[in-house]
Amino acid sequence: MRGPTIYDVASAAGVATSTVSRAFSTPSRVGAATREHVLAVAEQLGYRPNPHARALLSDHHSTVAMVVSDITNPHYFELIRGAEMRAKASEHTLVLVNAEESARIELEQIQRLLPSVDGFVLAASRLPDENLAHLAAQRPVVLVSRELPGLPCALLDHVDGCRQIVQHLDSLGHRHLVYLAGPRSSWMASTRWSALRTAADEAGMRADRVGPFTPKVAQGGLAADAALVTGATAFVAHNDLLAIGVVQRLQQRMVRVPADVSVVGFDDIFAADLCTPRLTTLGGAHADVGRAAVEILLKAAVRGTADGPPVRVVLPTELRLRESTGPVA
Amino acid sequence: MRGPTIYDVASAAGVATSTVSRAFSTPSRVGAATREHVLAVAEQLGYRPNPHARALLSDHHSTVAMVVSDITNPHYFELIRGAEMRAKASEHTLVLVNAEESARIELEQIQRLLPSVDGFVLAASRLPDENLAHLAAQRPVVLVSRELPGLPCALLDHVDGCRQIVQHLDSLGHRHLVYLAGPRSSWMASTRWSALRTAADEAGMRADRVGPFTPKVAQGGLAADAALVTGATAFVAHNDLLAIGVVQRLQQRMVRVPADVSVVGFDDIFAADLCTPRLTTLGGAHADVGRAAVEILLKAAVRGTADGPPVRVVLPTELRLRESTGPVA
DNA sequence: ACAACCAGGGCAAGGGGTTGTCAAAAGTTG
DNA sequence: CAACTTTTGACAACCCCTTGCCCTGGTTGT
Repeated sequence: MRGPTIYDVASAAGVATSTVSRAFSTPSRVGAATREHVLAVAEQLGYRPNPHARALLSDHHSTVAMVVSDITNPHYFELIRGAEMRAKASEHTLVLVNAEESARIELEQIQRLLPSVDGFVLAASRLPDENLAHLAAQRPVVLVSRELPGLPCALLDHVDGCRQIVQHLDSLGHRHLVYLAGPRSSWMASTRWSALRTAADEAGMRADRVGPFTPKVAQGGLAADAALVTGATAFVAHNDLLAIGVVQRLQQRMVRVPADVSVVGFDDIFAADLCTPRLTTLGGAHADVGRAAVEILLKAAVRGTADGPPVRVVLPTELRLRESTGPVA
Repeated sequence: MRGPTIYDVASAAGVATSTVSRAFSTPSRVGAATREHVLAVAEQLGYRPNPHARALLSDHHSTVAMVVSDITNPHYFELIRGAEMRAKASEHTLVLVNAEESARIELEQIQRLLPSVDGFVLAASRLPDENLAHLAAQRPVVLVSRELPGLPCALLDHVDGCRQIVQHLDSLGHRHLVYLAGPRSSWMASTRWSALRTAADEAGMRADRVGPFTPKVAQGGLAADAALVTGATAFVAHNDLLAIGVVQRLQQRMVRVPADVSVVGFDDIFAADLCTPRLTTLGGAHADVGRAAVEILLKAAVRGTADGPPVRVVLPTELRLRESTGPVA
């Protein structure tokens, strides 16, 4: 399949190829009448400029890549959706990459795409700081659920969110929580932990941590057992998937939720509102995060790489109170 | 960002650019020693062939597009995941497109990508047959959850699946089912309906249909109410999302599930196993469907468009028995 | 009436690779 | 050692589009 080229249009319209090109990209450099004629001919021929040829010399691709740490996690759906829609709105293509929780794969894929995208949205990147900095020197990069001084990012306000969680638990009479941590290389995991600890300190509440765990349902059993031995009355799981697994294990062990133990998750995935008991979780507009990330990226790709401090979009979180948390016995 | 080119490699290695090119693409046309030397130099320079330049004349892009009717639907996660992994395994990039349940958007996006991908996987395409045929003439196309004579496709065996559903309901004593239909332009919706009807006929069971409905939770209320007036004892919803919405509405109307009414869904999404009551649903290896679809596409892209009849991969389905179905009162 | 301008449009050089053609170098055979 | 066949590698055209530069013909100013 080879569509009509600029040459076909040019000869059909009786002008030079440069005129056709300009009719599209630099309208001011071409007479109004000529321009219209060219456009009409192009339309009639079904001409579409070849993106590769264009990319070849402009290094502009109308494509952004989004790398997610694990596409299996339903939490990313919203993020992906928001990113996809924003990209489409600007007539950009969204390339989706799954890093499978592996820094190596993540880096490999990024290298592969380096010459053919305008920039990267890295969601919960597992890459070490140096790699990120090096990458950012070559292409615009926007971080999601991760921060690095000097790089723009979009994320939910987990510091405030963790405070909400702690306040909620505090008001229910809990004096001891345990954080069921996410992966070691997850920036989000350390952020949540330190925010929880700070908030707990302020409330005079004890905060322990167990883990790290891979944040999947299957790991919930392990996490639940580990958390139980701390004696905490409130379990804060790294995400909803883990929380759901934890609840299942607790039920299996005849520990009542929330009568004996309260459980809180993060992300407010679709299933959090459907499981039993319905899960109290820290939600936020993930789609907006995806949207914002792509937006920042597109802006960065247009103007020169650096002007002013990097953008930092922080969206609010809200604790969705449901049935998995309750007053301490 | 402009990486080293083939020229840099050539001069660094002291050979012609054509030699470098052939060292990569046509090893047999180059001396073993020369080849190794070139490769070493390239590696050392961090050279990566520019995909655009290559695509420009070979019309081969190492990219496949996957169009889904609605990215919001969790059912697609698995499909996307399978497709993404298969594409990656062949060092191809997966471009994700959301058609937002609109044939117009679907077509627009496809046009946009036409010159830059090797082919399309169309999941639950809402496009009319003519469009599909026309598209297939330009690029390899693989259908998912849809069939069209002449085009390859990958799908789950819903005919058998519907038979399983009917047999299951029959064995529970149900004599009257109603299908809560999906969108009018959905091939899957008509397929399921006709398969259900056939199976019901064979079992001497009455089968009604209501709808069409947009297969989302929010539409469940409407669907449930419509289904109730048919007097059927078994509701077969177009997908799990709709089924979940239906169950919620039934509970709200004090109709007990499954004591008063049995509900069956399709897809076996993650949440189906978590909601209350847990949903009986027709499952299948969706990831494998995605994998198969990309695999077919890749093969089709290599050899000439047409040789032999189009591949048709049908994967088995299995009814996941859970709590939303029970014996008729 | 003529110089100075300017808008509109054409020419041609890339941008990074691939590939058909061809000549030089190397190896074979008698 | 001449005549001939195989490798190897170099040249250059081409893929499609963008863009700097130049040329033309028409305006404007004095």
